[in-house]
Amino acid sequence: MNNNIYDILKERGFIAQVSDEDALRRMLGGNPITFYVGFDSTATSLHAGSLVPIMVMKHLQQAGHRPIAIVGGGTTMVGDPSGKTEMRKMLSEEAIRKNGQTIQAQLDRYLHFDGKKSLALDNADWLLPLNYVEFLREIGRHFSVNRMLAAEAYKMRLEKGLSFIEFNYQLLQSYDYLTLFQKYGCSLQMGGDDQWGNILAGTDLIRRVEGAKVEAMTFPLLTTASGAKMGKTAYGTIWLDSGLLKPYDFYQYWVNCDDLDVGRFLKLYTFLELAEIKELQALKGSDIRKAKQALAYEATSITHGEKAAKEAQASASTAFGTGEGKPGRDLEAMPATTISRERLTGGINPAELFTEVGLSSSRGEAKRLIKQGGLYVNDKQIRSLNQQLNEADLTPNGILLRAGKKKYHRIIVDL
RNA sequence: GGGCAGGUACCAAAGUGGACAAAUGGGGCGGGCUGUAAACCCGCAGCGGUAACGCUUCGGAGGUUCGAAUCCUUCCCUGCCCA
Repeated sequence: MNNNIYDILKERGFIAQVSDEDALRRMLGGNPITFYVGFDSTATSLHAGSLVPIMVMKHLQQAGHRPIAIVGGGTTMVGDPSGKTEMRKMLSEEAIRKNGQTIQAQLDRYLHFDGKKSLALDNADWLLPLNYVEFLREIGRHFSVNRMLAAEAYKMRLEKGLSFIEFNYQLLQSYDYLTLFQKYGCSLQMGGDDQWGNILAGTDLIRRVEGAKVEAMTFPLLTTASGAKMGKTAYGTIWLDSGLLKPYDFYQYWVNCDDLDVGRFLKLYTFLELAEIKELQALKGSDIRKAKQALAYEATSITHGEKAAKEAQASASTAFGTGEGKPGRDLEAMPATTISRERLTGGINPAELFTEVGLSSSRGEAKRLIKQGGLYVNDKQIRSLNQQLNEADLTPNGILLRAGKKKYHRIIVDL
């Protein structure tokens, strides 16, 4: 009974709300359908938070359905107020366009757009040319302000203030769905659970305008067991772009996840069979690491490819493996800075150097870290504030700086 | 357009002439413990300085004062109520 992709998604924890469960299951179990997910163009790159929609899209694609990924070149111009406490900063048209292009390129790695069986579109294409009055007459009249105001998503904003531009977001997103329905026969829209209202508004609009019934589905908004948003950590955002975040660090993100999250994450972020996941989940105590490594490997492989995943795994096991001591972390993956030999000969204040390479944000902070024993040179703790770095600290690999337990930077000395 | 209440650090929120580089909570960071986890314990907290101390911060710009986050003027922004 579990051949239906809908059941699989459900079992893996991808589904928060659906418009009509039976209808959707029937649809997904039948002939190929076209579905879509919208991505905002607010950031320069996608991050781990977008992985859930991506995974769902891949699942459905593998089941034979046709994905459309919409980049929100038009909607981002307006800004979605749903669930937000404040109005978003206005981005320039130029920035939005660029973000959109990058994001499409990133999505392509997962979905392989070919313009036929898999589409990437930008809603700027149909949203920007709209004529205001015409739009109001044809689309606006279908929306009830009363109903919109009553929506949970706007509640917060009704207390803090909601500008008219944002209030229109829902109309635009609904219009997207309508357009895709008309042009591509798209009959399912998905998105984060905060999008529920917007998505339903779209299905309503299609019913009113076209008299057709289409479906809606949302994903749960995930947080880690400790309550943090997916994809944000102390070390920064977990970008999906290897230029912004090394595959090694991406791998580390998953290995470092909370014990309580492993099972859930395996189901969401890997394609491993549920049976296999069950086994991994059964691990206890420090064996849980194995489950985390499997998670990290699979997730990295999906995003950065098998080769990168293997490399990351290898580096990680050298760095943290069973062996004692501190052999080579991945020197290649480590950020590095080159300094001149003369400078080193003259002696360098460590606080200065750590700050310069970004391991601390100011000299004051660096000094504080030294006092607390949090800075290391070649894995030896810096003990005193007046300790200087010089040629004696130079190793064949340069000089290895470390702040805290996991943040490294390598200094290469120019000859 | 009118009335009222506000704008303080990453967020929330105290402070209403000197003891304020600014309470508290969350978050963050370092150390310890550990399994590259969680929980827990200890510590840190603008920038420069080993320190004494100096410099720059409380929406913006001016002003009063020996002294302003705190008082005055003005501008900008936000919320609530009325139109």
